[in-house]
Amino acid sequence: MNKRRYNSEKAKRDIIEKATLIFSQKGYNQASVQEISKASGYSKGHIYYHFENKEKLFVLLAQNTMQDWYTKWAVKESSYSTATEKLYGIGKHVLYNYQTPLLKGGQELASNPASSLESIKALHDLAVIPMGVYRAILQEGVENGEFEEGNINEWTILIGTWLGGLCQLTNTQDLHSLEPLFIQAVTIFLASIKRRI
Amino acid sequence: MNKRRYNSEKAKRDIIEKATLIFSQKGYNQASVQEISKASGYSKGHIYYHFENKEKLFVLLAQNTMQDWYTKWAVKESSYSTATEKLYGIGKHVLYNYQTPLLKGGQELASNPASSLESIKALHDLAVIPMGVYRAILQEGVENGEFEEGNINEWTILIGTWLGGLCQLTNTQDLHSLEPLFIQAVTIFLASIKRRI
DNA sequence: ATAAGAATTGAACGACCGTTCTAATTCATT
DNA sequence: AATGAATTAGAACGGTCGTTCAATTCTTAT
Repeated sequence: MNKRRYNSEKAKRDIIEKATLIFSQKGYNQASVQEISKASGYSKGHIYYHFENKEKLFVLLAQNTMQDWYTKWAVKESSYSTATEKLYGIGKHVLYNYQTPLLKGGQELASNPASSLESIKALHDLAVIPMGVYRAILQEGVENGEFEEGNINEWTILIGTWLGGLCQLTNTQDLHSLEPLFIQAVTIFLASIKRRI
Repeated sequence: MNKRRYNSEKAKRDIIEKATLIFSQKGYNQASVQEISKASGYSKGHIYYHFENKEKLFVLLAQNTMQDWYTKWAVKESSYSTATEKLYGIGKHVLYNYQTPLLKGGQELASNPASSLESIKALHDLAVIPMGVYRAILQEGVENGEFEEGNINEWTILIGTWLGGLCQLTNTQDLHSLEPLFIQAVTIFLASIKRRI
């Protein structure tokens, strides 16, 4: 039924795959449609057959990437039983799955006045997702008595910026060697919010 | 003593001033020579009379900015007597004087294959300067017994990435409101390295 | 007053950008 | 085999970019 020989879905997937790679490596401005075309093996014109423009393409990829990050975490999260374990878990998850460079591209796009407000809003909504995850963990820890009462908003920002800052190192160092640093950061942070017994 | 007959120094200063501003706001790629020309009131051609090209101009500004940051810190540092005070001091100094967006421009330039290796090296040398400052403070604290013995390299990276991550917030929030966060970060970090008595 | 040279302009260049358009090709249906 | 829609390529467009360069104005020394 309805078998297609040339199925443009494969083309679309190829383009998405290569575009994700290139945007990740070069950010938004520095990645050109031409390059994506060349890498994917389809003409520039064909990219515009599948996607309205470069901006929308990028936003879609960013959404896919963050969605992937989030669902992977949701799966992993259920394997941890305490908020403390979850905080270590999210640290590792961020290290190995966060696409820092893609987010960098999002900042480029957002800081360009020519970008559509719609795209900027979409990207902002994405950037906020990890913070929501951190907050939920901290909340849980406070509620079940693992962590002391405190300013959860502030804690969220503090752990979020720390993990975000550490992620910058992924540009220059291999992921595995960074794991002790992420663990150490979580340990230090935990020491200051853990309930004293 | 070869007194300047007539000086284009003012023009050069104007260009430097406006270029610093624009690079800070837009990063490297998104800032155009045209815009710098317009903002400074001098023609595009004249910018090339003073500077070899956009890349060299940017590197010069980054160097000036970091130099300024460093000397300002050197002055401030002498007013603190303990390593603990210095760590709080550097936190505030970073918050109010670190030009995060300019450094962002440096990353853009460095990740562009067309950039000269010379420029990339120069920018790397700059990016390393704050780390040297953090390290010196931690070293001092260990030597005079304020901080316990520990892995200073790791500590340096941890506090560096944390302050760096927090600096990202300067894009969207006003500096003063961020001060408690910086203080809190330093407090948490200190708690884990302070000598237990 | 004039010549020399520094400062400055503005037009022009080639390259690349994102995007559009047209035409060719391929496929499913008749 | 013919038709028509879906898919793909490739050329072309207008715009901006960084850069160059010849021409011009200004400043100073003679």
